[in-house]
Amino acid sequence: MKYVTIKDIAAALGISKSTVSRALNGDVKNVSKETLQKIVDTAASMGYRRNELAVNLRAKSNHVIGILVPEITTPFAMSFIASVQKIVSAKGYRVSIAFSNESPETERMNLEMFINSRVDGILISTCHNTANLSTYEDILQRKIPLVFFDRTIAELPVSSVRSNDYIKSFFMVEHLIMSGKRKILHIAGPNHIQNTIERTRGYRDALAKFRIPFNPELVVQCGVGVEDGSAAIEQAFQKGLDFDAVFCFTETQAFGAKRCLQEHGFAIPADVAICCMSGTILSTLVYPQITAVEQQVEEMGEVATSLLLDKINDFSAPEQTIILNAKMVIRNSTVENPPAENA
Amino acid sequence: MKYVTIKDIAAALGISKSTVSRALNGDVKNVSKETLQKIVDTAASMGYRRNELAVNLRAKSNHVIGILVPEITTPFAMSFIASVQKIVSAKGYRVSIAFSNESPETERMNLEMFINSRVDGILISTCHNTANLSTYEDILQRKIPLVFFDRTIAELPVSSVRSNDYIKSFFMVEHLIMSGKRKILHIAGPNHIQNTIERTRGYRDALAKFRIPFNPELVVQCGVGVEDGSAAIEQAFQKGLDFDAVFCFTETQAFGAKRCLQEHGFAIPADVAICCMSGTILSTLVYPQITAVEQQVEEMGEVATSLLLDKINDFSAPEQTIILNAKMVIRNSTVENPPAENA
DNA sequence: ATGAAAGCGCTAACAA
DNA sequence: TTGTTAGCGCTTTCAT
Repeated sequence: MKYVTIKDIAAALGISKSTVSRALNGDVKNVSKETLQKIVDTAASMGYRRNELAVNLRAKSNHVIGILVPEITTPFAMSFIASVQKIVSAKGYRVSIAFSNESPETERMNLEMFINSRVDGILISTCHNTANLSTYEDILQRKIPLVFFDRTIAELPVSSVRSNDYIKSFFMVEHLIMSGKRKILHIAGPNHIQNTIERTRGYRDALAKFRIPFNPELVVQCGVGVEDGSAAIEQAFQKGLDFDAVFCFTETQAFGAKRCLQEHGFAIPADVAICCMSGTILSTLVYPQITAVEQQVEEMGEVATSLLLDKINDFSAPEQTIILNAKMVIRNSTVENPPAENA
Repeated sequence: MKYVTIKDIAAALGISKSTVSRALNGDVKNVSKETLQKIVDTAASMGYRRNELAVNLRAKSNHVIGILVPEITTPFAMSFIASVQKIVSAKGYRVSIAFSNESPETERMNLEMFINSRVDGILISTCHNTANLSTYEDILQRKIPLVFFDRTIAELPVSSVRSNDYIKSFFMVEHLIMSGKRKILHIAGPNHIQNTIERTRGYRDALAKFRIPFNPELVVQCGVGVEDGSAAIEQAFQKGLDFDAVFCFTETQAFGAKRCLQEHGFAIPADVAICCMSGTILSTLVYPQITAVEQQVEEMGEVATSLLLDKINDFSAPEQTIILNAKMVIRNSTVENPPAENA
């Protein structure tokens, strides 16, 4: 027999299912010491394994947290997942991971899978600003706890946690300018990602602070992948644009940009500096050529998880928007107090 | 109401649950066209979502593949998971991810969680050679399909897929020697990991081929983490060991070794070269200072998954041990034919 | 302290 | 074509 059930144990001992169930759940008050011991022993010897499926069906809960991310290959996603996993596993939840692969349809499919499998809560970093609004609404109507992280949607009255894109972006560009760069190419994200706007605003305001005229030609909007970053640089060369630095929307774009620039024989950062947001501890360690703002991913994971667990415990918990802004690291220099927001 | 059930739909339409169930499963043969349409429509308008929990309890299957890895922060683990996820999600399975964190107890706990939640199959990269043998046996007795990958256990007659550690290791060390290094420090893995033995054998044989005497002092056995790698180097300095290259067991050790060496003012790879196995595409791209053998992670994921799916379809499918040996990449030079195994 | 019975939501014989 | 019934494995009143 593949799995033994409480029924089997009950039969073996000539007692009722209920008593077995109680004993196995450590109900000391309602089972005599001897029977309890007897049950626990035979359960062990028969190789009993509680069927979570049945428990969950009854409890109408899966003890699973769904995490939905646009991609899984960057250290950012990994660290976030690891951070969440660490916390919730201690509370008896498992995590189920899905990728949208930057496609709203895939995102929706996976969300529906989450709903169908009755996850207890969902953490999501969206791939599109508007495409799946109705699905989010659906989730909320079903009272499934939902928390957005990193790529959030401002219009939605839902708990979310993200970093201050504007100020970090501003600071990155300021950093480039202060290291002598003036012609900064900005590889921006697509319009359907909220963060794009804030980061581009940071870019513009930093230029303004140093009275560098804004040149729209130096802003290239494209996808967020490695190839997009590479193509953006290639395209800049085709157009004959002159630039001494590149400010990318994503890490992945930065990888592509770096690759393309190096193929063209540029030294980094001597000839062209590259910088990006979403730099994790790992990537700052790892890509010394690319200047990056360290995201406090672990903290983001902790905050998002705590928000979610709150909602799981009490769905009427207030919706909160938390913007992480505490600490930024550029290369090896730690900056505790980011520059003021007023340009 | 949070979720509507087939019972609700049946009641709303004044028909029986079974018909609703049939219709919702697209049983065209046994439901009239009109009722089917009617049912599908009201299901949609009522916001019906199939309760997988119930379906799974009945089907005694979760449609979940459990993946258990020692850690999740390296690109290796990530790419593997992503590769598996891509394949199985197309077949209607989800993946559930757990980490052993290099601890046998955690590994066992997570395996039991997998058993309890009735996963359809398990992919595991072990953290210890012998510690959990009884748990693996248990899983096999329960006829839960199990496939080992990367960190496999030779003694167990269970399907597994790994790369040829010996030959890759041999090749890496040969590569170091041919680039002029002679005093090669080997940061080995712990004895309880199978792969350690093969890799160290490759190290010794490569030395032998070039008639470089084997110096046991130059082999440091330690854990597989970043800090272990760093500590190993530190310790080598303390001992006053002289070395011009470091051959690490894991990528993570290599990161630590690199950090420590750089803190001591060494240029890499000019002063001291570092190389490691388990280098993924990403890490070779990313750590140009560290020479690495590219693992064909994606292929490993594909092979392991296919082995597992075979077992899921037919548990009596033959156990296979597959050793990936096709292609190795060092930096940017591709070597299609690794050197012969005879030293 | 223990047992009987109902039910979580769904599917699949078997009947009609 | 549709309905009735039983049951997946478990928990939990309600009796005893």
